[in-house]
Amino acid sequence: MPDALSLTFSALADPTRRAILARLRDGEASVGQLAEPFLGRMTLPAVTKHLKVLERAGLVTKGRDAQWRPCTLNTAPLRDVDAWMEEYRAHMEASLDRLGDYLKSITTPTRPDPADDHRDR
Amino acid sequence: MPDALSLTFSALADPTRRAILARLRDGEASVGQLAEPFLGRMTLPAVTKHLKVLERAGLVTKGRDAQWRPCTLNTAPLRDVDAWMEEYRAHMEASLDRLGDYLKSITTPTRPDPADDHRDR
DNA sequence: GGCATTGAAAACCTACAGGTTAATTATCCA
DNA sequence: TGGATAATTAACCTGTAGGTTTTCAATGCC
Repeated sequence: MPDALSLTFSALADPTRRAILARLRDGEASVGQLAEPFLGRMTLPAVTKHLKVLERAGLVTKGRDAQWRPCTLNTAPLRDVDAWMEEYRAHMEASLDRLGDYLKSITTPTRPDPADDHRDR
Repeated sequence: MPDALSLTFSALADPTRRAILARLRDGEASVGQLAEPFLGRMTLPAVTKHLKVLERAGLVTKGRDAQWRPCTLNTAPLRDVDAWMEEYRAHMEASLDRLGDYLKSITTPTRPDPADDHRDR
């Protein structure tokens, strides 16, 4: 049994699930409605499984209305993520100056830059 | 090949890896130093693998100093996480009120509700 | 050169994630 | 009562995650 935070991160580590969460920001939706954008890529049971992962992580709550299961977003686990991130905020800002280097390193195809000499000491 | 954000979330979805990141906030450390707290629970190659996951997600950078690989924390991917979280911040705050209501609802016992009889604790 | 140390790589195992198809349950409606 | 609709469950497949043990490579030191 993994801890809650691992469960949350792992639930967020999938673009389909993040898209489902994004959709739920606009209000509750049934499983079918949530599945609709993905039905070209995957089947309904697959979406049901994704929803179960989100549910187990506490990010989604499934209600019932006749044969429909209206799903709602639950942001409580995201607050835990936020709290975890807080511990890294200072470090993030401290290394903001190196963000430029990072972006350059993944966008420009390794242009030999003499100004980079101080790195890699 | 998953997208960068999924890679990051999935790297964070493990307590060992998060502990490694936490350790790296205090400054760079060799693989052996990073592994030391876990060697009762797992072997060195396991930690090496965890480090590779963190490296692939861009959260850790491995340098070289003789036979040591000094690892440093890289928070750039955490900024992406932060940006993603931003989209949910409004919703988080909005649901803070409902959290209060919820807490009240479970602390102040309301009238026994007959509709709850079907629940099996 | 020979050896200890640091770490990575290879080969392997088990469990689980994410997908499928097909069957099942629950509900509404005519 | 019987069908259509919504969603879950079951059974199965494949790939990968996370661990192990064993072997290999690079480096510093006598």
